[in-house]
Amino acid sequence: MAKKFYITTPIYYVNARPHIGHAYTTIACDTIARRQRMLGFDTYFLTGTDEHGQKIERAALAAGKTPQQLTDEVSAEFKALWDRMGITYDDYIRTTSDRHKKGVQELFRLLRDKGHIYKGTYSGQYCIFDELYVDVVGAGAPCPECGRPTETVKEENYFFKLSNFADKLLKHYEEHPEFIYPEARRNEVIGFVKSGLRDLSISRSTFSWGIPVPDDPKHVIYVWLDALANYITALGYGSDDPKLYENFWPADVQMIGKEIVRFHCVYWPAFLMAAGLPLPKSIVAHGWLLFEESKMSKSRGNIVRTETILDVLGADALRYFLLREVVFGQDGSFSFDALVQRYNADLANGLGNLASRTLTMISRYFKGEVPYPSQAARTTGDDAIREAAEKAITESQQFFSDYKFAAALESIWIGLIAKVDKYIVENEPWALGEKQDEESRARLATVLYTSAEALRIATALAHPVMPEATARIWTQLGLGEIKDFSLSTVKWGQLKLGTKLGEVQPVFPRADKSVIERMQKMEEEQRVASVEAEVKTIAAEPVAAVPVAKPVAALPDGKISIDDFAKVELRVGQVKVAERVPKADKLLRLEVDMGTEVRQVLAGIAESYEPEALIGRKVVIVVNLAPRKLRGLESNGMIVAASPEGGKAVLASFLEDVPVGTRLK
RNA sequence: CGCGGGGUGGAGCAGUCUGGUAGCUCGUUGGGCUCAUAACCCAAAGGUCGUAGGUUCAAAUCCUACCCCCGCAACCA
Repeated sequence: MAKKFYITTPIYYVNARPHIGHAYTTIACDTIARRQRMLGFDTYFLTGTDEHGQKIERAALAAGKTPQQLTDEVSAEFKALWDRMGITYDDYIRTTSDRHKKGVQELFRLLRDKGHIYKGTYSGQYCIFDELYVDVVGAGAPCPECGRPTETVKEENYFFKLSNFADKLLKHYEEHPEFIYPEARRNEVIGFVKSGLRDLSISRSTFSWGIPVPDDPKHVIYVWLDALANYITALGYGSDDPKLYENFWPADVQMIGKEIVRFHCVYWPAFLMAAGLPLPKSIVAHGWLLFEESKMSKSRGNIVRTETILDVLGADALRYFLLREVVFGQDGSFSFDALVQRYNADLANGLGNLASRTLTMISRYFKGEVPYPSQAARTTGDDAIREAAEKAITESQQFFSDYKFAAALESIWIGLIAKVDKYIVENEPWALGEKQDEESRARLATVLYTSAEALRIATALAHPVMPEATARIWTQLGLGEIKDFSLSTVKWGQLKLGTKLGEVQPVFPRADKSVIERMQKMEEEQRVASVEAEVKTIAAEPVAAVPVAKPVAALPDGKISIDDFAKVELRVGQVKVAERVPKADKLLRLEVDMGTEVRQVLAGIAESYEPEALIGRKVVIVVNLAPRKLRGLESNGMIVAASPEGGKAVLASFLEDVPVGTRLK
């Protein structure tokens, strides 16, 4: 029976459209999956989408759709992207599918029957964005995770006895150091568990977009319990046909981003332990992809779409770049400049050029048939290439196994490809080609065979990372379908005498500077085009979280009506008192005379203005903003200021004198 | 004492766990070659490994203190 291998991506939450961060995770998994297949493992690769929860329910409402419509659309976008990129997933699970719902309910029943679930009452603050109960006090208090205002809820819930599992989890981490990778994340998790675990609320009754709790349908199952279960429900856990589950569970690798480590390394194994099911063998967390040094986020508008890169340079270029450039596990940075530079240096000038020069010479000097190396004409230089190839095989395989993609690729490129380039220059096959004597012909045959064989090995080793381009080189080498090639038996000397080359064509055409500009322009256009979609997403968040300065926008082109504007009451006020708020870097407490009253307003401008400089100054205040507590003090209104990105805030003011209380319109 | 990441030639980074000639890519300068996608090869310049102490025969690496930068949160209504 073939050795089996099961790998999963996280299932992507459909509140965001797919971007390069999702692609990064998926590419890493696809590379691992392809490599395992090439090594002869019976491999199963799962991805999918996570579609339940209040956030989705609200986003759908705001967009005038049913939740199912919204999730159908976004899930299809993810799937289409993976298909376009040639991701070799074996299954695509959606948490709104019947097979998943059944499995989750089955798991819930099992946990309940085994006594790990009890009913309790929760009252306190809830963060919709994070779908989490949070430990803060007061209506609208900001969420400790994300800073968005929380909502006060009181509900009867089902609780999971997570507190019973702390010791078992710690024991598991201890006995299975490979359970969490990399080590920094493992330490983090151990620290978290050691600090104590509280029981986890695993149902909600305040909204309905979720999987009903068995026998108590007014509750829906907590999204994380729902989502995590996908890894087994996709295999048929809890269904009539659990064959895949029996074959593939436990997973060998569950790849995640570092932001969801806690869910996968604490809650998930605890659920499984409680259910008496085996735990995954390893949870592998990668870092974040930053865009030109700053975190990608919707509000910064710097999310990079994958499609642009696919259109211009192709999926393989992106795959290579991400795996070569980013140290796996750490945060990495993406930029179009770096992408193109890598592409040119390593792919066009490196692998592509090596293929081109080697194959061209074989075509020219040996009529397109691989010549056989002559033992008599062999030199230590030839042997050195063979040794380099053998070393590249062992090294890169080891690095790939350890998730050290960058090091693995480096060992192929620097350890082998660069050496072959050097070898070719040293041996001057073009000069040998001029001569017709037997010795020169034998030497030429040896040099070209050695180069072609090294190229073949580099190509095979790189195949999991760049499936498409390497397949083309393979064909040009006259070797047929690369996917039939077994990586576990790769070794020097498998290239056969007389192999007839395919047509030689550039695999990685050089990219010039205009390529960067083209990609940037495409992104810019996309940003403009997506304003509408973004507006909907913003509107879906709790209203209080939307700064009034940013219009809540309703009209399709992103503009608001005069009526919308009239809702905002702006008036001139005069600062009477200004002082720093203790222990706050940014916050000033102001008392502002509005003419009819004096209000307390808090403003985040302490880094821009000294309090003394503000006294007596006339400012613009948003009068009818809902009050909000900041740092324990109530803020009644908002001060209007220009806030350049990264710069200091500048208060709105008037050149002429204006009476206090005057309305702006 | 909020949490985390980082400070290594001009740029970007590896190396730090497991001390022992400071490495890679890009860039710069000079040279070579012409098979190849203006590519490839060679050589050179360029680093007190954030600072100060300590441990050691030996420190980028271990220990202590400090400085600086970047996220995130507290506080941007």
